[in-house]
Amino acid sequence: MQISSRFTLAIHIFACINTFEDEYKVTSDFLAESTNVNPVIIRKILGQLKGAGLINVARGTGGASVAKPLNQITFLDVYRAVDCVENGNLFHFHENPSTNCPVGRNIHHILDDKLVRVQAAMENELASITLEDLKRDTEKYLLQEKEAAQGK
Amino acid sequence: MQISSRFTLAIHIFACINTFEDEYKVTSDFLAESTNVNPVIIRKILGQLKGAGLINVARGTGGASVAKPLNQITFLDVYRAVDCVENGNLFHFHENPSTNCPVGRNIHHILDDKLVRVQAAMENELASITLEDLKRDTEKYLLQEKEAAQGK
DNA sequence: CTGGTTGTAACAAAGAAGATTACAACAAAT
DNA sequence: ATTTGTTGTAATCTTCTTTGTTACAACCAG
Repeated sequence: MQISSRFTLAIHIFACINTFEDEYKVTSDFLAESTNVNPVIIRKILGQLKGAGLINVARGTGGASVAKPLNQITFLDVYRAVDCVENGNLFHFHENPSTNCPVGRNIHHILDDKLVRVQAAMENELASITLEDLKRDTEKYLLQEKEAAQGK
Repeated sequence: MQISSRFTLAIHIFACINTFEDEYKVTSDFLAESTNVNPVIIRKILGQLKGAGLINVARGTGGASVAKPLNQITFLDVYRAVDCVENGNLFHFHENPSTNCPVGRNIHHILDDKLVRVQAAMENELASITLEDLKRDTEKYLLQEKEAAQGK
C-alpha cells in the first residue's frame, strides 16, 4: 500500500494558501473544489494541520492561513501532522510470528534497526524540503503556464 | 497506510531459508508456521521472489533456496520483487485535481520531482542492505539467545 | 439574527489485504 | 503406476482502511 493521499492533499492545500490567500478566502469548499476531494475530508486535514500548529483556521470566520514562516515548515512536519502511517511506522509487520521458531521470535530483533534506518533516510529527505521551496516552484510553474498561454 | 507486510514477510522467508535450509526442507507450510501467515499467501510471495530470480522453488519437489550469492541480493531487490506499492510509487495522489484551478492543474509539475527525491532516498537505503547482512545478524541474535538460555 | 463557515458524528461505499477452501499440476520415491 | 507431498492458482469470504456523504451543532461577523 501507498502512503495516504492526505499527505499530497496537505501539500496541495499549502500551495493553494500560498497562491490565493491575498485574492480569496481559502475555505474548505474552495480547497475541495481545487483538489476535487470532499470538503469534510479537507476539514479533517485542516484540523490536523491546525493541531500541529502549522496553520490557523477558525469557526465562523473561516479561511486558512499559514501559522509560521514558510522556511520553518518542512514536508516532514506536514507528513507527521497528517498522520500518514500507523504509529509512525512506514513498514507493516505480520502480526504474530511464531514464538516456537527461533527466527519467528527474533525477527524484530533482526529487522527493526534496518527498517528504522530506511525510514530515517526517507524522513531526512522530507525534512530537507520546506514550504518556501513549494511556494517558489508553484510560482515558477504558474508563470510558465501564463507565458505559454501568451505564446511566448 | 503502511508498506505491505509482504516485504517483511519476504525478509522473514529469507531469514528462514538461511537458517534452516541444511536442516529442513523449507516449504510453504514450514514458512506459514514460522510467520503465522496463511500458506497460500506465502506461496504467492514465493512466486514473486521466484519471478524476480531471487529464489528457486519447484512443484512436486518443493522447498525454497536462494538463487544468487547473498551479497548480491539487496533489500531493494526484495522490496521490488514483492510489489509493495502501487506502480512503484510510494506516495498516493488524490485522483482528479481540478483543471479549473491553476494549482490543481499544476500540482504534479510542482510536486512530482520532490516526491521522487524522497522515494529515491528511501530506496537507496534499502539498496545498501544485503541478505548477507541479514544472515549475519540472524546468526548473531540466535547465538545470543542460545547463550542466554545457558545462563552465560 | 442571518449567512457563511468550521468541527464532528454517524453511516455508507469502495477498495485492498489477507484468510480460506479447493483442486489441478507436478516430481520423487516406492 | 500409484502414492505422497508439494507448488501454483482460482474463487470466495472476511476484515480493515480509506474516502465520501449527510446532517447538524458551534461559532463569528456583519
